[in-house]
Amino acid sequence: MTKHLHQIYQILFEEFGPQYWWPGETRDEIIIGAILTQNTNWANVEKAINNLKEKQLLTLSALTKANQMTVVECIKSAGYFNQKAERLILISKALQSYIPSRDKHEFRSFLLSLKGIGPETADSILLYAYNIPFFVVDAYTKRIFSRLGYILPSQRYSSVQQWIMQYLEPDSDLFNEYHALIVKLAKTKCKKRPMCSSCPLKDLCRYAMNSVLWIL
DNA sequence: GGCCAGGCGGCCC
DNA sequence: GGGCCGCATGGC
Repeated sequence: MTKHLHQIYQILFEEFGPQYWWPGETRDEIIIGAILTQNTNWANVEKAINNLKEKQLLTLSALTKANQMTVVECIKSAGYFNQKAERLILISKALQSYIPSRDKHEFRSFLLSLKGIGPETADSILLYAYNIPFFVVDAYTKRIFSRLGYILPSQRYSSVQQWIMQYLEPDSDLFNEYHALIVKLAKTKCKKRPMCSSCPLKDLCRYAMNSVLWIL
């Protein structure tokens, strides 16, 4: 399986090239973006980030002192703005006063204990803001690996993550690029209604094989 | 005009 | 553990 996962990575990298993730410049911006992008199109998040930047609110320390309504106004475009504004401020305060632990699992547990940070957001922060190798699993990851035939769509986050991580060396650069390439494939080919005929993975995908059988 | 987007928490059983 | 609901904008 290790070989398959590396092969899939190679094919995606050759097809799409480096993705230069995370799309953000500072650690704080990555953390803020990770929360804002929950169930939301990145284009809508970018507008929110620009608004926060204009108001000098694109840092955790600024957010701890920010007025919630001001934050709401900045992040309207990102959706769920009342929830996200409140949680952004609370998370900023919690992270500011947190003394980083040497133990990565302890750090992850801390993130998960915060309201507004679930497994995907926690792992995105760990991987993209801190270069700690946790593999990020999202709806795209599940869709692609279940279509490939390796997992079931019903499998939970931790189960999918354990399945992948047991076969890959814990390399944050690899995890970084791999997840970004998965997102790229999901947006361009492996969409809800997939475009298998032009997919670079079609020759090793069970779903693509089955679609071809129907045509023949 | 409906569907979708890089989820999460709070319920309920 | 599994399922349902509310949260909300903007692009297509």
